[in-house]
Amino acid sequence: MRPTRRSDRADVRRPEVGRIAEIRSAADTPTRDRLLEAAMDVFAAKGYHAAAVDDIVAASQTSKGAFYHYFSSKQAIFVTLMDALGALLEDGIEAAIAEERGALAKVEAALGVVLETAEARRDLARILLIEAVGLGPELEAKRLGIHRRFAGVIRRHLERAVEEGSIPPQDTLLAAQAWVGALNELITRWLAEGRGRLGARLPALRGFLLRSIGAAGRGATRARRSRGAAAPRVRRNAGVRR
Amino acid sequence: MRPTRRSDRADVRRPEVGRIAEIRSAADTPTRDRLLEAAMDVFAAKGYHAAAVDDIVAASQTSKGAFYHYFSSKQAIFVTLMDALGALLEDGIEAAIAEERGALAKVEAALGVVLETAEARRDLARILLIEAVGLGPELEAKRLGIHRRFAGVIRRHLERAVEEGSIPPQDTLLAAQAWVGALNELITRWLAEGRGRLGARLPALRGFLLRSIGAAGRGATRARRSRGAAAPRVRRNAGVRR
Amino acid sequence: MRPTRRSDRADVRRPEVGRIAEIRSAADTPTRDRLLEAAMDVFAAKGYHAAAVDDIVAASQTSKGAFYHYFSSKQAIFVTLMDALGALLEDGIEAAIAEERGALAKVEAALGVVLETAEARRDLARILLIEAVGLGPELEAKRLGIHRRFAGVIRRHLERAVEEGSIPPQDTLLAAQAWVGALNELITRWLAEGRGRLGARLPALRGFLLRSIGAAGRGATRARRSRGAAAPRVRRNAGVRR
Amino acid sequence: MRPTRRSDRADVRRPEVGRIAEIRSAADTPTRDRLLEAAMDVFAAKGYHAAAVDDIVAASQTSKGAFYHYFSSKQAIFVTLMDALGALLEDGIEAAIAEERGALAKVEAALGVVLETAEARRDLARILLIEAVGLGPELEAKRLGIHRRFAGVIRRHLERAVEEGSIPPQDTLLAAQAWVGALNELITRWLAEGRGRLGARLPALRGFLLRSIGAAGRGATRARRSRGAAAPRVRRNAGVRR
DNA sequence: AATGAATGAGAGTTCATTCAT
DNA sequence: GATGAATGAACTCTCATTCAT
Repeated sequence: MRPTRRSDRADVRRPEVGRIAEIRSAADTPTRDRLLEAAMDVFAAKGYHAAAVDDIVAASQTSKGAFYHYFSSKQAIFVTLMDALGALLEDGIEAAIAEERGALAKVEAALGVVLETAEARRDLARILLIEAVGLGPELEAKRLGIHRRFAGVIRRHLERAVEEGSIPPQDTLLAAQAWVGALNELITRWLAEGRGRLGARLPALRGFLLRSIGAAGRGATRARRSRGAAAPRVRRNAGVRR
Repeated sequence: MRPTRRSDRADVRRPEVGRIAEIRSAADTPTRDRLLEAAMDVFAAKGYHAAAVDDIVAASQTSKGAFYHYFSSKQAIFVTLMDALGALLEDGIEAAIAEERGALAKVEAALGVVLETAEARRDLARILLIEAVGLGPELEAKRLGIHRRFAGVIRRHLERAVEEGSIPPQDTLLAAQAWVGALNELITRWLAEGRGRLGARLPALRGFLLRSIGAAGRGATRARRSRGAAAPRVRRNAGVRR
Repeated sequence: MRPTRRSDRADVRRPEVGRIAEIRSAADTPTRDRLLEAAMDVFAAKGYHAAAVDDIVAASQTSKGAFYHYFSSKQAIFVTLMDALGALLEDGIEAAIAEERGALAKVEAALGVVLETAEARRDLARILLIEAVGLGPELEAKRLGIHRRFAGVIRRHLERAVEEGSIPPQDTLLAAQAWVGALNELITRWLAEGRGRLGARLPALRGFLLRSIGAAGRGATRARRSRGAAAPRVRRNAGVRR
Repeated sequence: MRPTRRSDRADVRRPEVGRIAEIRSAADTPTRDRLLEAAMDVFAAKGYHAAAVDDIVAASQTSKGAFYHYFSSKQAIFVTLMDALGALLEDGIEAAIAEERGALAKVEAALGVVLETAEARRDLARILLIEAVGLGPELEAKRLGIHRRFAGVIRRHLERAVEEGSIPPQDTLLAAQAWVGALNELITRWLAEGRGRLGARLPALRGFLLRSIGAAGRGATRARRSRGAAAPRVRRNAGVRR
């Protein structure tokens, strides 16, 4: 009944925020990009409900009309943002994983990327881990989908590790979910407490998690990871245009 | 900011919802209790923001006036509810822990109670794990406090386990937080997926968590726990009046 | 899901605007009455769409909250108003009819009351005949219902007139509808042209309509009607204001 | 008020919609024609206010820019449409009248054309009789102008009928207005009720109206009219599409 | 002639909260 | 203690209109 809007393409151009956006011509759809950036800032700063569409419009220097031209609703821009941020994280993980050989090393690398990304992009972490929670069935489903995808990556490599004989046979689904939960909790607390380096907890966490899957002491990737820490995969507060 | 009312005892711990309430004369402050029950139902069903004070008033068969007589704001009743539900959970944990001797056994017992409680009281789980997230600094602090208290209990007994020599020395703070996160994730997914028995995952989870602290294979409390499962500590959907 | 509102009782207290309201304690629901009065003024002055809820609120010296406390929507207050005005008109007609004996005289009396009422209450006429048109299926149905009821009264008495032998057998349904349409057209034009006395056209109209049903020259009620004109049944701009 | 554009020829009478459009090269101003057609459909389907310019643009497969190139505003296209549809009706009436000799026969022919046209073109009827009502002074004036023109035609021939001696002297202005109103009411109800043949009521209506002007039983044109019914002057749903 | 991105005033509605009774 | 009418700020969303291309 209402004319279709050309936005809300949940699939399309997934990472409008993040790396790929850095590469693509930044002038592609500048208004839409500005809105997404502003939305990220505002949602991270005030939370979903306290963020008014007017706030986003003001922060983006565009207009209400532009907002609703590109996004059919406040929820729609939030979903788009979740997708973009989730994709940004996943891309980082995939890249880190690709650099490693062994299944365990891959899984450790993923772990490191998550902490690095959270530390470099508090806004991303806050939006995905805190502000996206409890927003109703639709957004909850989206959020769980992201968790599920991330846990899926971990699980896949845990399965390989079992095949490789690096770790004993086990319930890798549960292990992957538990890892995700552990990361979630650590990052959430770090966000709330607002001090200290999140990366500082990586070694202890790595030990804990490797132990949990029966791989204690076998972590052969330590050297590599510390390199990673020195040259983080996601620049601080980078990745969204600029 | 707003004139304080005698009803906003944020500290409470008065578990007006839960066990003790079952014991105390149910007619004590029936209006207040009705409001809290209704609030629990409504918040669990619709979430914090979608739940209108009018909804709670309607569900409680009381009045707006009564609501604001007992609670200074919507947020206040939510905090009271969080406190009550957190206390209910903690009470269950303390009781379970008291029944066990060894530090490790205590920690396992706590674990079991959490899953049992979540299963028996979806509303409680939903409110504490989902609906209480992302409601702003004040409520976030409250939520983290509950997490912290729970993690504190676990940590305390992990420390004892180290002293006892049951597990090697380690970063017990991180372990406790990671445990909390793992539980959170498992329960949250179970809530969303809505099917299956949560308790069914307990054995695998126990193995996973014990391994994570270097206690693999030492779990001597298996027999006990199964008893616990047969006589759950929290009755399904019990504890909040009705 | 939403608590029922005690207003929007389409049936109840039908003529809150008009005669009965004059009789009932005026302090009954003063806010609601003020809103209805204001709505009548504003709708008559600006039309349905151009009338903002804010206008009604401002004119009524109440508040948006009060508005939505008593009426679930802008459309709802308009419907209530249509009902009230329709009832006011009907009451006038019934009263006039009751005073006459012969079927034809009754029908003529009804005719007179309509013109009198329109002249005394331009706002009523404007709302029922102009502003209520083209507002969508729901309101259109309501509007037609009022027309139908009015035509029904006329038809009933035309049937009696046929039985009495005052007029020849004929399609009284069509005649009644045509009369309603003729009145509608005359009043609508008078509203638009804004000058002249509507009542001045009554004699010609009466002749025309009586002729149309084959009753030419038999109008025995002329004397009476002129009395009616001298003591109008509806006071100018009375009945809702007070 | 707003800079005049060359497309707002409010006078028009250019029946871009309707017969003449069928004759003129259909490719003359195809965009404008498409817009008018779409506007007719959309206004008839949703009503003036619910019809968004975007709807018209979408239905016409053109663009917002094209819309405002040809019409200065939403109201302007509606006025153009009213003019076109009014002209279409008038043309039909004039043609029918031209075929008759006697004044009364002419007037009866006009009557028949109106019912035929309404039946063949519900959209036209809906727009002129329902959706055009209550749209503010400007459009109200336009609407009354159309009514007045139509009533004028009837009146003129009633006057002739008086001169001819076919009917007694009378207030032909009032009679003409009443006729218009009666037709309006009948068609409006038929539109709302959506069933039955409008033409079926023509005989009764003709009798009623002839009686009303004192011409009962004199209708000499019955034979002719039935011809007309067999070969309707306006093809069903024709005249605007193509 | 034609496009559609952009504008922004303004709409209806919600709802936490107050307060006279 | 309890009621519910009343308040009004704030919200999301719509849509006629403009204008650079």
